Amino acid sequence: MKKYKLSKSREESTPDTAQEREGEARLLRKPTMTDVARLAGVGTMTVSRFLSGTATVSEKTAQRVQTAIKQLNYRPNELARAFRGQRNRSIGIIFPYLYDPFFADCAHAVTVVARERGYTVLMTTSDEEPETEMREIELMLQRNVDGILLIPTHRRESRLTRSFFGRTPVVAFDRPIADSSFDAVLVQNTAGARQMVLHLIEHGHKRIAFMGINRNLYTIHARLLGYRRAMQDAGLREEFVYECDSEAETERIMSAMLKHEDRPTAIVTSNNLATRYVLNSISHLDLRVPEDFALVGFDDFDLADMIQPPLTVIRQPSLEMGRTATNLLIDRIEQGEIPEAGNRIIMPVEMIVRRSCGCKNRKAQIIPVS
Amino acid sequence: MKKYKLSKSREESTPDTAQEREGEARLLRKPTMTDVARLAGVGTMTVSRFLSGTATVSEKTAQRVQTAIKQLNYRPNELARAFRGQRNRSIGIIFPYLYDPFFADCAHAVTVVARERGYTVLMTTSDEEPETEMREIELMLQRNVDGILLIPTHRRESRLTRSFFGRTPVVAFDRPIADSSFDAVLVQNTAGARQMVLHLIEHGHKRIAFMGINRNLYTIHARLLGYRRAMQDAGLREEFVYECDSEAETERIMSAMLKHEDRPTAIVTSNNLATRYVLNSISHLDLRVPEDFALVGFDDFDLADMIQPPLTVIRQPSLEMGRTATNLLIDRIEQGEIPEAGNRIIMPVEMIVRRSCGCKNRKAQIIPVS
DNA sequence: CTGTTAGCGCCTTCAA
DNA sequence: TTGAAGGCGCTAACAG
Repeated sequence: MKKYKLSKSREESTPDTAQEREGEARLLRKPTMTDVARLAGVGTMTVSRFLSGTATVSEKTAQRVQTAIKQLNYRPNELARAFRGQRNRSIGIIFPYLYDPFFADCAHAVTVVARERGYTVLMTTSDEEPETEMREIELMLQRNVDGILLIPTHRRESRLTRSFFGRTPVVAFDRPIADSSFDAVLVQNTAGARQMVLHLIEHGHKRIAFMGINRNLYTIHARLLGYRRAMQDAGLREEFVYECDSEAETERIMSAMLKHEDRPTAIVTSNNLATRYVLNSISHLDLRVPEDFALVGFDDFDLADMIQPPLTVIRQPSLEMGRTATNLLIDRIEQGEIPEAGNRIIMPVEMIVRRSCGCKNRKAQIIPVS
Repeated sequence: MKKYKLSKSREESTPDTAQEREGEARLLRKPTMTDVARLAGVGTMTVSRFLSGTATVSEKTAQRVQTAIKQLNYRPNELARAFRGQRNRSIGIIFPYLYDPFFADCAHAVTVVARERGYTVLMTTSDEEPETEMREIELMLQRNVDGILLIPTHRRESRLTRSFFGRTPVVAFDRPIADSSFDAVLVQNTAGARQMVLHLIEHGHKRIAFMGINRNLYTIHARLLGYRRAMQDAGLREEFVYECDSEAETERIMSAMLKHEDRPTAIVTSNNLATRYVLNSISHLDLRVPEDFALVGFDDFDLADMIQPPLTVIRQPSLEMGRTATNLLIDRIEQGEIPEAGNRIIMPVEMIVRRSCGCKNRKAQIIPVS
């Protein structure tokens, strides 16, 4: 019998029969391919080939290997595989936060597609902190993920360059990366925001407020642009543009607005969070929608049709976006070459007209945005 | 100069100066510790020690290593570290789905705590499919995660045993695993549900319906139990227990209920999803709350206070649960021993009394559940 | 304080 | 069809 050197973790005396060895190995540590090979009386390569199917293994040998695997309850060590080869079959994704239903939907879609295509997902959050984001990216690169899906926190983070990522494919999600060599999956932010305003103008509103949050976020900025464009095209003044960074701040802004002589008669919000704040203030200040303010929000959410009045919104195809971005990333990984210039995929949004805008529909109407 | 064997990926001729080597390495492949050591003119162990701080390195040498690292833009290969050592500094977590705000909140908390404690999170979803769940668990074990956080899909999945997981710590989350050797972080499902019913009984309701979903889910089952207990204690009949598996199904159930001679006057829902369905039906059938039906839901959600009337709910501490479970799991990992019997941590819920139950509060009242 | 050796589990390469 | 050797990048253990 061949000599078998014991490492520290295998300090028991070597039993003589395969049976005993099996029992022991099971208790002490995870069985390895070598264990399987020994038990089956073959070389490790035979086991490897059996598992990967890269070469034919004789019926009889296959049988033996199979049995040994079962007996030992052997599972190939993915870590060792990943370590050895280039491909890891894993992708990393960094969300600002997951408690926003939009991102939660995206995250769900990512896990589904990744599973379909045989990839594992390393997921984390940045809390919109550039430093956290950078650290998490570094960590993922150090873990040799095959690709990264990133919702970049700042509009102009100069450290996010191609050379920083080396040969690791990156797809920007929801917000682009300044360096245009990256792929990006975005939505019609500007067109969507423009549509919200146009709709309110059709209702006869002339003084329309834009409730944003942090303007450094690409999406907010792009939506503000849409608002501006619509207002300008209609010859209206854009005098009511606010940043609602908290519930308290929003309530202050709304109270102030109310006292304004020529106060706005309609509000558009820049995203779920802003919508949340505004709805909250509306409730606290006992305002009626759409009588006191007409309201249109960017981002649909689960119960938007259940609040009173049902909220008119711009809907982003969150699941679809997650799917598209993940597929794009994995395509890039598998085709193996980094493109000179990234693709920019702009996904369509649609307006769901309910009643907060002043419409009287009993049922929601869906209007595509162009 | 020492000979240096080139693998396939390093097919260029070896340049002679460190400078040249550096430029080349940067382009062709990730620099390794050996590269750093060579450039700094030291052994790999010195670099390793410098990085980990396990032993003192002379000022001068440290300086040289530091410079080399910078020059090569070297990043330690976490995969190799994980592969070599036992610790991987990663945990796996499997959610049924992420689009439920409850799970999304939990997921967020998990990523935050994991980051704080220096762990990477592999996250995936099972869509409540036991087979998918098993496959994903296997995958995580094969990737040698240090621990697993699991929201088990079925109440009695017999394959989830200690021996299946080997020495990998597992914490069951939101729902326990049948095998009681696992730790579990749960909430007061039964007490919470009981409280919902008690409150409605205080409002004078006698015929109260329970709207569940799939009864194989532990949480739904436990909440049904609470409902039963409260009804029985009050001497009431539990004749209206339903499974609302879809919007359509729920609407059918609700219509039927309406026609019932002694129809229920109040409804409790078993979770976010059921609440969603019921609210939907209420809207479609043009019912008023609480006049036609009083309503209390299990699970708070972001805009529960914004719908009309504001919804009275049982709130689960989702972020807190995610934090607790992650900390518990990492504690287990770091203490290194698998307990004989798992801890069962039951987190408190509270009732947030708004107006759908029939109360007239202007502001929400929070009532602890015991 | 620093370097050498060896090996983690797997698979590529080469040889039989 | 099968096996042996070697190395991926890192660090524990043991020298110097």
